[in-house]
Amino acid sequence: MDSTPATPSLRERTRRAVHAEITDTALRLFAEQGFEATTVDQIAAAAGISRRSFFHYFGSKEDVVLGDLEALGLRVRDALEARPAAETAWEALRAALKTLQGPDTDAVTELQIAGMYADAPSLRAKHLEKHLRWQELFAPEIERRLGIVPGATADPRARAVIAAALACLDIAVEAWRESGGTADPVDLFDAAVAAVRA
Amino acid sequence: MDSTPATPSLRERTRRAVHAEITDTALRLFAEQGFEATTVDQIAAAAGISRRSFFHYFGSKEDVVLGDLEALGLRVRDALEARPAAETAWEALRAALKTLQGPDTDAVTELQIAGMYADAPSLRAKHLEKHLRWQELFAPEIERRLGIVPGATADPRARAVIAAALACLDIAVEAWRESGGTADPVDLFDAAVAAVRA
DNA sequence: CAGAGTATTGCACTCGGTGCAAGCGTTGGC
DNA sequence: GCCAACGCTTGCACCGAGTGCAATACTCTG
Repeated sequence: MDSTPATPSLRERTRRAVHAEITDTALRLFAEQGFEATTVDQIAAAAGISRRSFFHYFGSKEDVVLGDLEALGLRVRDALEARPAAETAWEALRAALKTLQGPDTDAVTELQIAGMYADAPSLRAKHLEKHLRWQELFAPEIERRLGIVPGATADPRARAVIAAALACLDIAVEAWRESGGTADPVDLFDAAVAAVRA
Repeated sequence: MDSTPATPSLRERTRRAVHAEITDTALRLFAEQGFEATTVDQIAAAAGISRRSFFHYFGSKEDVVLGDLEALGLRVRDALEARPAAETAWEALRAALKTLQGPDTDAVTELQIAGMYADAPSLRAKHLEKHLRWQELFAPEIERRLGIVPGATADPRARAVIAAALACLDIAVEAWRESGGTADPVDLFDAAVAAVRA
């Protein structure tokens, strides 16, 4: 995460610290009382900041859980573009999405977060919204791999492949959660994709 | 729509009338000012009811646009179950989803509604939420067609196929909207599916 | 050290949505 | 035809998320 080499200035450091403090506090409260039952005021109070400041760090309550999906999307896109040109769209997507399962992901926390999705519609909603953004983000690269000329009329094909892959991802994660974290997410993903393409 | 044979009682008739009045008024305002810029108070005032009554007819502002997706989902599920047992999951889904394009759908209104999705995240979000409900709704029938024993562990396959099909549907509709309503939605859907399964 | 820039905060406000209770009309039983 | 039960409408008060604004306090740059 910290690709900043030298001193990132006091401001930046405190900013990161506060950001982390809010995240930790909020996730703890969410785990204790549930996402919806926890108010922003509670989080702010528990984190020792004002309600207004909370909204300076996060655009919404959901964003605390979702993290920076925008940045994550960019990383996946980069991974996608770095895949060999010979790979098919599906192969490249599979490999790129696997980078999400990095070493920085803590299984217990992930399981907790996945659990929140189950009973917080607004959370799922924002998550799905972000996936729509990813669709646009990945589309150029997928169009390349599908051999589609980019300038043409609105072509549903690239978006469809990406949407299907992301749906498989979400479903794999959900099934992983239902298994209590025992099943292998990659296996589940592959099973989902195989069923779709059978 | 009106499968009610006899007089559906005065209450029921007025209720339907008010419901329709709200819907018409709201859609007009949405078309004029945009979805987000229109407040519930405006709709209620324009429809001649109180703000509180609005929320007796619709659970949320979004519901006015989304209509009764729950009922629609049930219809699609019935269509799905009515398909020949010999059809594959994809064939059955394609046929069942085609029933959505019934004679009661007005192209101009549909185009307007599709347009609202473009600049109203909350609308898209609720729409996607409903599709998650559809996933569960269709899952048993799709599991049957995939030859999956229902009692087993959480199997991602059926959900994946359904999610992929719904994604293709949404993308086809979106592409249809971008074409200004000229392209054929079914062709777009088929193209999307073909790309996913290629 | 002075000034430019940024972070924090409180305040007031908007908007969506809900619970409650009172009032009124409809409906059905007698 | 009357009365009671029910349902619908409405106003009111309330909550929680999110935003704009302006004052204050802090950090950084020259």
